[in-house]
Amino acid sequence: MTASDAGTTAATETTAVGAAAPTGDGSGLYLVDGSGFIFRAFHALPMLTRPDGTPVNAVLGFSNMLLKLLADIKAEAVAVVFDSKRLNFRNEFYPDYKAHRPEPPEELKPQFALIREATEAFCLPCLELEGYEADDLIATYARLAQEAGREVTIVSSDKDLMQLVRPGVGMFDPMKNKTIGPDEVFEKFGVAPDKVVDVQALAGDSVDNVPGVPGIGVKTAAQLITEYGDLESLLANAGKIKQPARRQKLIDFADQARVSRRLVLLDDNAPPPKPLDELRVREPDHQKLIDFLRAQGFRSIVTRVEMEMQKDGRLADGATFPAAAPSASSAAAATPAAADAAVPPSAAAGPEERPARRTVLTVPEVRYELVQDADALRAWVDRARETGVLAVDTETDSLTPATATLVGVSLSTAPGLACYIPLAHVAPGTVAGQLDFDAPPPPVQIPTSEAMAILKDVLEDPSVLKIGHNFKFDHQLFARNGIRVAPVDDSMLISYVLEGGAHGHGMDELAELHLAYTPIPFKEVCGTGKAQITFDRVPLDKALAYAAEDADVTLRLWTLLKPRLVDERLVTVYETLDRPLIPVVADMERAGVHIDRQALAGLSQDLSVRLAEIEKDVHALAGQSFNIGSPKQLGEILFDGLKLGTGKKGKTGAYSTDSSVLEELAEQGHTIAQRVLDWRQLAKLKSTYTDALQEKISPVTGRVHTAFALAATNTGRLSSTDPNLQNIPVRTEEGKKIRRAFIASPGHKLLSVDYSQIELRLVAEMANIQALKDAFRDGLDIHAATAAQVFGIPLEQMTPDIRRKAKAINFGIIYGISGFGLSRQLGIAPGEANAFIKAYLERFHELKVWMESIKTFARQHGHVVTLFGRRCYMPGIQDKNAARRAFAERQAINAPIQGTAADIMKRAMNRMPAALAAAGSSARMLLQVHDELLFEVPEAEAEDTARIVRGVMEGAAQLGVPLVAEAGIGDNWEEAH
DNA sequence: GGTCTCACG
DNA sequence: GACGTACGTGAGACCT
Repeated sequence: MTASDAGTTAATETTAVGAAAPTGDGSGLYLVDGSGFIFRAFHALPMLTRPDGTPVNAVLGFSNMLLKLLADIKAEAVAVVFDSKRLNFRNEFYPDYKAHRPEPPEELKPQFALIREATEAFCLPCLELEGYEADDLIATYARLAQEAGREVTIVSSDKDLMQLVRPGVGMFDPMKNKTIGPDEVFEKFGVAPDKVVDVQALAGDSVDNVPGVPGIGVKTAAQLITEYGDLESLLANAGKIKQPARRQKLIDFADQARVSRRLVLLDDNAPPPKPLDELRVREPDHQKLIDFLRAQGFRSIVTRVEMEMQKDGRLADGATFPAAAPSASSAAAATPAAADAAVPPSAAAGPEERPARRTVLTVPEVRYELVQDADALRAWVDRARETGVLAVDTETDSLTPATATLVGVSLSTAPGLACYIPLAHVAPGTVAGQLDFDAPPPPVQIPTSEAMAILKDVLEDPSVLKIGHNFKFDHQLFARNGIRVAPVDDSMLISYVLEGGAHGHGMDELAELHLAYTPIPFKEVCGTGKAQITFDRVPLDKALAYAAEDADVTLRLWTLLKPRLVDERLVTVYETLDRPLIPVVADMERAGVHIDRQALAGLSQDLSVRLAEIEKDVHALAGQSFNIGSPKQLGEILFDGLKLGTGKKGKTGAYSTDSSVLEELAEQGHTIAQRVLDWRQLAKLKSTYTDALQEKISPVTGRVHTAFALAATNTGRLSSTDPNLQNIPVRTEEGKKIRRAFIASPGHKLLSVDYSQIELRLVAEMANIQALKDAFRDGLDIHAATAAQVFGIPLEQMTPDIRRKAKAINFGIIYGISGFGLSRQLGIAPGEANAFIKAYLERFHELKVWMESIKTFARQHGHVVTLFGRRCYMPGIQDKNAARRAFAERQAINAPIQGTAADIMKRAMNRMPAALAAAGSSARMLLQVHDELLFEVPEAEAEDTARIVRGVMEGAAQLGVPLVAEAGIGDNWEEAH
């Protein structure tokens, strides 16, 4: 099992298993969009030249793709379609069509002819026709083939071809390795394929210079077409559109929309340059193909083709993984072919396939070795010493590293060169936890202890940099085996520092993004759901392919991303904030926290009884039995059945029943609403906390081990999962009982230290608000002080209600204030809230300036920056939709504040272990809750440790406002907090 | 798998 | 002039 994604939000799986499985009946026709492919391959692959200097990266991508396609679809027909050089019929009625297209890059130009040569070398027909684009020919042949009863697959990712998708005509994107069917088209355009041209006619396309209707994008277009059926009906009914601006645009630009539709509509009546019947499979002329490939310097492909020829004389599947047979660890033989070593493996991968076939054909440039004896492992260690870098990945039987069993380790010392060392594999098919004396013996493996002894030297060698993806996971596993890995680099954290907020940072997602490569999905190796197996049951050949690839990809990502830290001035953020956190947080997770199981079980029991009572009451009040936990049923009972007001419906048409709605009803005297609120609170506590937490107690350590995600949030905060220990109840009396179940080990105390008002202090600091800074320096009650200043009331006359209002505004500032939000929070009229904000901004005029400057910066750069230089990307800041843009603007205000607080906390955490050690404290840091740290400390050391921790936290940043940290000590978390 | 609701900072 | 709203998270239950 891998943990590569564990630190981030789950990466979307782009590859559906079994996608694009060819029909294989021999009648299918594959129409390859040659022109489209050239551009995409050119931009996706690194530059590569022939010995004579001719650029060939797109040619290699194209050749790989064809090879893959031919191997996969066997005896079916493939034709490659190209644009003609000249203008086409569209320019006759719209001269500007594609007028803005820049000239192709110089490195691409010579590759056009080479790609036609490549097609011929593969003995595949080239289709092109003057006056027509490739897309028109594809449309034409798709129609002809379909009329002849043949299935058609269009190999392209061009959205302009999506209009052709229909029963019998599919698309396949060879670079993303993804089929495009009606669902994918709908995802892209918001309508079925047959309505795509209508949407495009409205939305236009700046790349092709299709004008469309100004102000209408794909989203709006899809909505309009869905409502009115098609373009003509929409234009005929344009007068009925509610939004005045939109109505006028549709009337003014009706003809432009019609022209746009003609531009995007493909002509499926082109005169076919070759008869359909000629598009059959032809036996490739291997010698011709080899000559061509050799002339380009594609040594590794040539080898593959030759191997296939020796085998059975034609391109076929069934090849075996080259490294699956343990090779002696001769480094020379393992060096990838120089000519195309820079190409990511299978950048031109074809359709999804069985694991056994993801082999020579898709991963041509790699040498993966299975290491089963100590000498072979030592050779890898030696190689790491030579290179000074070593990518490392561990495989385990669970995602909880504090308790998981180490199943194997993979290493990589150079791109394409990796190994897998199985350690705890059993014979495939072995049933877990069952004694079976007839079971086959486990495979040959180095004993874990011996392997660890060999690895320890290099993993702790200060001159060898260890690289991982989400290395915190691996760090824990090695720590449990007595190895403190250092120094380490983490490709996930580097990506997070470079592009946090722009996308996820799981390995698969980054491989797609940066390497145009789809790693073997975990589920392809271990299955999914009930049939899922643990990694120790995976056969070694599959384990090798998967695990070695992870180390390989990690190293490739690191090679690509690490230099950017310097280029983009982000080294300090990475080196001082995120990288040092790896061992610190790994140790926290490994420590875990002690939980009183009996206390939780007692609470669960108690809650069960009370929930049953409340449920009876609610059913009686409703006059019928129903599921209180179903918002849908509850809404219908309250508003349709009991008619307690009209109820407000959300966008899904369901009644809203959230606490604000129920509280309002309760205030009107409806007992049932209050009872439902009570039920909700208790049900939440029971299911999320008292029940779930008990199950998270590890049988191995007797403690609960959360996972802190280091690369998940948009602001630099950590998050906590499985279980989330950053949202343990604290506000209500019932909730506090749960917190009391978090206890110290015998002889120990829990110590909780939290920053006081850190975010508001940072607002004062960053916006340089003199009055606020003074108030903090004077140690005043900050909410009372702001109330006094904003409302002009002397502190002596302060009332709790006025202070409450000031507090709400202070919070609002941090959130990127809006009158609406504040009015809702305080239950006052929006006008009144706006007046408060106005008064606040007048009193603290520096704030307004600061907020404007942040928004301007965000608009210009697409990101904001914390005090310590961390970037937070906000993609929505340029959004055309005003609401989404406003949202992004509030994020832009909040992110530097929240993010700087997170940076400061990270600085404190990073300094903590050394500070504790220097003071002789044996306290262990257990949890971080954004502005709070929780420690477990021997009773006798508690007071001293509290002082040390406060000192580290308060000294974590030197600002114009003081940082204040407050400590509490107790037998349980509630007491300490 | 999406939506709603709610626990925390 | 319309839009949809306080920022950041994760988990469980329901429902399709």
